Amino acid sequence: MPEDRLSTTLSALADPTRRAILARLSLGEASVGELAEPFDMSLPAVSKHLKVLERAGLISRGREAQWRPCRLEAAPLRDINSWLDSYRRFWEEKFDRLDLYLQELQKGNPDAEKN
Amino acid sequence: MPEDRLSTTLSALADPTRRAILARLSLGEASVGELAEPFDMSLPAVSKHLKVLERAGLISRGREAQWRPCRLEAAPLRDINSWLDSYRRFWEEKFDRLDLYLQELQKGNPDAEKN
DNA sequence: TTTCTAAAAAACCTTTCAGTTAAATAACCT
DNA sequence: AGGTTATTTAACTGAAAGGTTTTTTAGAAA
Repeated sequence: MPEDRLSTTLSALADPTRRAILARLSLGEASVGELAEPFDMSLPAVSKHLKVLERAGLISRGREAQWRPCRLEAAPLRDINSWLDSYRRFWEEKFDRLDLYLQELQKGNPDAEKN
Repeated sequence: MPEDRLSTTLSALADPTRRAILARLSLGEASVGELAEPFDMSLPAVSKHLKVLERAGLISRGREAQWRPCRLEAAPLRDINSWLDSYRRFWEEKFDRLDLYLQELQKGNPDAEKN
């Protein structure tokens, strides 16, 4: 049971429907019906997705007559970004000389000494 | 069935055990046994976690005698980072004047005009 | 060959997840 | 009040997730 914030956020995002909903909300508030419209899916299904996003803090909801407008809340995304920071160096090709050397050795590259 | 890369990656990361494994691997290669050691969990369970990480492209495995050393592969993390880019502006408080204005209006702030 | 160690695969179990349809709420509009 | 619209809740289903124990596989070392 992933009760930690990061797990909750990541698993909320690990669904294409929910990410599409967030993308839509990045353009501005929308009601449940508006959000559901693009999907070939029942309305209760979308409502559940919204509940998951809300529990993850990724959206918040207002009340306006019979509509419950949703809006994007980006704070959890920032947290993911922070978590990613620890790994940024691994994809930014900013490996230092030793790392490169070890990499070449592992490939069995006979020119490894050149580095 | 989340067959898209991003969903696969995010759901692989949505588990604290798997994130801990990645954190360990960010320090260098490790065997399955070494990776399993910190967890109060059977070895096959860890082996399954590794398979999930491997399917997501987050680790790769070599063969060295009877050990199968794992190493971190950061490319999928970079992809998540790219995806996050679309939302960066939402948490970076770099809202432009119009956004601020709309925000204030929504709060019913009577000083909204000042912006 | 036997034996030990590292890891994976198989079979199973329980819980969670994503969807469904049908019923309940809630607020608006006559 | 009665009806329409927007959304949620309830009850159910099938599939996937995450764990277990037991059995195989593969290589090292006797």
